[in-house]
Amino acid sequence: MNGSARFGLWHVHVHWEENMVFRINFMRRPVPGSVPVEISRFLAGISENFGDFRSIGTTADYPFANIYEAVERIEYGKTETYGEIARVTGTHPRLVGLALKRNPTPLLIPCHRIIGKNSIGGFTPDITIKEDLLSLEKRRTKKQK
DNA sequence: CCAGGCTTGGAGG
DNA sequence: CCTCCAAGCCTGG
Repeated sequence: MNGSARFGLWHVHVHWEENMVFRINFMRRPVPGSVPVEISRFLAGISENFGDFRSIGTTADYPFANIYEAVERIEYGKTETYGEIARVTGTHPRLVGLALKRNPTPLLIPCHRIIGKNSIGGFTPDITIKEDLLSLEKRRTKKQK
């Protein structure tokens, strides 16, 4: 299945089958079709998780699966550094950056929660998406308590 | 094969 | 405060 949902100036393209999500991309234009309600609710700041949906990125043989698993464990509204992810996965911060750039499913694998020690770090295709996702989570987390 | 990537910590000025 | 650099390792060219 394919579809897209609006997120600010961007359109989140989702490609999935059953409960397995193969690809999530941020594009400037929409495509026909919608996305799973779990994803649109997350983008709207209504929910904090994706129910039974799984990312292809954390299947055993996928490149960087161990890094993606570590990233997946970061809680909603929290952040971690590239260095810390490198430490727990026994690799190098720079390799973490490489893995995140190749993240097949942003959101499900919350690479936006990884920031640099001295800067926000990067985000492909546009850093403003990362900023918007982080402020969305911060806003909702604050509202919770 | 080889350069370069969403980094980091340390050395040196 | 600043710049410079090595370490780490996977992948596209």
